Formats: sequence, structure tokens, C-alpha cells
Amino acid sequence: MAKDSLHARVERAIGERILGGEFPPGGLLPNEADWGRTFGTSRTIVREAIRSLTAKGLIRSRPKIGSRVQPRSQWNMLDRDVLEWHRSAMDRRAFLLSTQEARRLIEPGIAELAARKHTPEQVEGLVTALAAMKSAKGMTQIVASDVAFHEALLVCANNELLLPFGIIIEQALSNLFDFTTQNNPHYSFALKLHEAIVKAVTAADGTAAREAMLALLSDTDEVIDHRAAKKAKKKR
Amino acid sequence: MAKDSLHARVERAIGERILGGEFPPGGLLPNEADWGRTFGTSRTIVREAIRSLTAKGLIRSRPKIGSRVQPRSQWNMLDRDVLEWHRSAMDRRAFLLSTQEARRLIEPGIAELAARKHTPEQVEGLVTALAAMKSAKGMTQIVASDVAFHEALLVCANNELLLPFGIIIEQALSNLFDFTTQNNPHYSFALKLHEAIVKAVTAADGTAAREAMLALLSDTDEVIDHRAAKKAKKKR
DNA sequence: TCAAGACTTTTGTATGACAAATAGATGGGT
DNA sequence: ACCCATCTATTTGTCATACAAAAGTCTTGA
Repeated sequence: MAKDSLHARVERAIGERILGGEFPPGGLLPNEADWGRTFGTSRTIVREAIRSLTAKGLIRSRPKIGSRVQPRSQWNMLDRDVLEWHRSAMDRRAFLLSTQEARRLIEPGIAELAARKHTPEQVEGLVTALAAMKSAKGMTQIVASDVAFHEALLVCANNELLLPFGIIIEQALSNLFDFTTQNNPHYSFALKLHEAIVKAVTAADGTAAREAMLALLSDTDEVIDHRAAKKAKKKR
Repeated sequence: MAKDSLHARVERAIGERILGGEFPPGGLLPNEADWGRTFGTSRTIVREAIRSLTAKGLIRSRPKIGSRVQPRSQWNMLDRDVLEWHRSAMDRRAFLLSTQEARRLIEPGIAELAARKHTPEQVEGLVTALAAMKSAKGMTQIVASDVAFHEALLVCANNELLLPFGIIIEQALSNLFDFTTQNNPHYSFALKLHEAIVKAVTAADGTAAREAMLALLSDTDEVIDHRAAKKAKKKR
């Protein structure tokens, strides 16, 4: 975990503190020299970390002023690191719900686009991904193959502007399965729903693909609710 | 235009060449010293540029290997700079169409969410944005206020994961209006459609908000088609 | 009272040196 | 002839230092 390069570690440290609310939007960060003393690194390292955070929209630096935290609307929330810091800064369930909400917004449309605009090679990738889901053993493989499936579907949509959403699906699925058991009887049903999506996409039936994806998402939401209910019961 | 800091200019130069296809995904970039000679800058500057490009998902550096271009799926296409480089590397009309396609995918859902989940302050921001649209004079103000309106709607949806999409709307609108004339008679109709959205959101009517947004998007698409037809006519 | 200029703080850029990682070459043993 | 260990060369990673440039803030003079 801590075998990243030095600037990456410094970047994470600062990023987590920003996402954690320690430095609110509009607020001023310590200057580069201070950070260097804080982490015991050279200013070079701090500068590279700050450059990276700037590229992710978290801050903005100006001479004599220092580095200011940008408004949250500027934050590149679909960046892997930023999203991760965001996740650890908020309630686990709330995070899961917001990712699911985003999925409901995006993925039905993605499925429809995929059905209407896929190329043969792309749909082949989707079929391969489905096969991988079927033969997946163990939680790690199951999650990975599920993510790969939705990633492949994203590719089928043939619009590069939509690719960055993959990270949300990835986060939603990993956080979702984090709690479910390996022998979930639900899984075979979920597989059927994935199959339905592939079928609709292959048939170039946009409406059916949208419907199938909606069914899958509703099923996922049910899993979440069920888990919440079980937890509430335990508490009682 | 060229008054950015040095590392920003170097970053842009490299980024444009990557998006332009000169360095394909999987390909290797020149090393840092070479870039330094190319641009006549110190290695420090090149490193900061590369750090930024790395943060945007375009490349990945490793000792002894150098910097490799990442697969396009890793590219942070919703980053302002990356999207800009992307735009200038592709056909203007194709870019506009892909942004509109993305908007059709996202914005109806955004409108619905906005209607269902907005807070009073957020809807107030929306109303303000609408007022600004009405009093906007000149192409620059019109585009800016239109962007601000959709940005405000995005905020009303109350899901931070969706905020990064604002950049797509911004690009779509600026490229759209780039060609339309200031005294477009269409504008008053577009204003009515925006009004309808605000009304539906205020009334917390998700379905109506979605429908109104769909109408607005269809109207926008018509403008695009109309322009295309006019151009084709001119050519003849 | 106000405005022009000096001052000061912070980031921006340059240079040179060394550390660490690692692909590829080299060589030795079987 | 083949394979494994090792050595080498290249590239990024990190450090230290110095100075330039930007931009608030203070000072001073009219």
C-alpha cells in the first residue's frame, strides 16, 4: 500500500485531507515549503503532488497567493484517486447509494446506445466478458468480471465521452460485493439478467437493452435493500 | 493565449500531440531530457507537465521504461484540457454530435433528479440562472448564461458524481452557438423551453422535467440539422 | 486622502547531482 | 546449447540550491 512513489503518497495525504473537509473550498493550503517540512520531503516532491492535484481540479496555485481549494464543482470526481478519497470521506452506504443513483441515470442509456451503435468486435468483447462472468470463481474474480462486463458494454456505446463513467460502475460493484457472500443464490439470477442484455445488444434492440439494464439495476437495488434490512434486524 | 505558465504550455503541446494520434496508446514518449531539448526548457518543467498528463490518465511513467501512452479508456475525457485537445483533434461536426449524444443520455435524467431532489437554495440558483438568460445580450453572454443554467440544474440533481458532466454541456453549447447568429429567432423559443424546465423542477414533477429537457434537446438537435442543411445547400 | 513605488511572500523555473528501478546484455555453469 | 544469475546502461525519482516572476501589502510623498 505504501510502496507508491513519494510524490504519490504526498498527493494522497493532501488529497485525503481536502476531501475530508480539513481544507474547505476557497480555503488556502499551507505553502510548499511548509508541506515539505510536514512530510519531510523536498519541495520538488510537494510541487509534483500539487501539480497532480491541480490537474485533478482540486486546487489552483498562484504566485504570492498560494494554493487555494477549488469549488467542488471543479473537482474531477471521476478520477480514480479523487473518487477513492471521496469514498473514504463519507458514509459507506451513502456512497453506495449515490453510485447506484448515477448508474440508474447512465447505464440504461448506455445499454440502448450499445445496442444501436456497437461494432462486431465490440459486441464480441461483450460476449467474452459474459463468458468470463460465468466461469468466475471466488469473490475477486466475480467482481472483476462483472466490472469488465459493464466496461465492455460502455465500449459498445461507441462514445468516448462516456468512458469515464466506468469508474463509478467499478466503485459501485466493488463496494456492493464487499458485503455479499460468495455463494449468493442471487448470482445465477443476475447472470440471467446480464445474458438478457447481451441478447438485446446483439439483436440491436435498443429498447430491450434499456429494459434489461433497468431490470438488472433494480435487482441490484433490491440486494442493497435486503442487506440493509438484515443489518437493521441484527441491530434489534 | 500563450501567457500560461511554461509547464502548462509544454503540457498542452504534448497533450495535443497525444490526442492528435502522434503517440498512440501503448506507444512510448521521448524521455524527459529529450522533451527539454525540444522545448528549450529545463527538465523540471517537463516533469511537471508529465505529472499533470499522468494525473489526467493520458500517460504512465516508470523508471528505465519512460512514459507510455495509456489506453484511451483511461483518459480523463471530462477534463477541460483533454476534452479541448480532443475537440481540436477531430471533426467539428462529429464532436458536436458526440457531445449532443452524451447530453441526450444524461440530461433528461438530470432534470428528473433535479425535480425530485433539489433544495430550496439550489432551485433558487436555477431561477437566477434563468433570469440571467433572459437579460443576456450578445453571443458571449448568451452562451455563458445558458451554460450557467444547465450547470445550476446539475447542482439541483444533488449528486456530486454527476457534476463532471458539466464540461460536456459547456463544450456542446459553445460549439453550437459558435455558428448561430446573435439574433436567432429561435432563441425566444429556447427560452420558453428553459422556463418549462424550471417550472417542472419547482413543482417537483420529475416526469415533466424529463419531458421538458427532452424537448429542449430535440430543439437543439433541430438547430444542428438545420445548420447542416443550410451548409449543404451553400455547397451546392 | 490617495496613488506611485518599494517591499515581501509565494509560486515558477533552472541547474546539477545522485538514488532507484528495470530491460537488456553479459557471462558462467550445466 | 540452454538457462539462470549478474552486471550494465538508461530512464525516472528525489534532493538541494539559487534566482525569476507575480502580486498582495506597506510606505511615502504630493
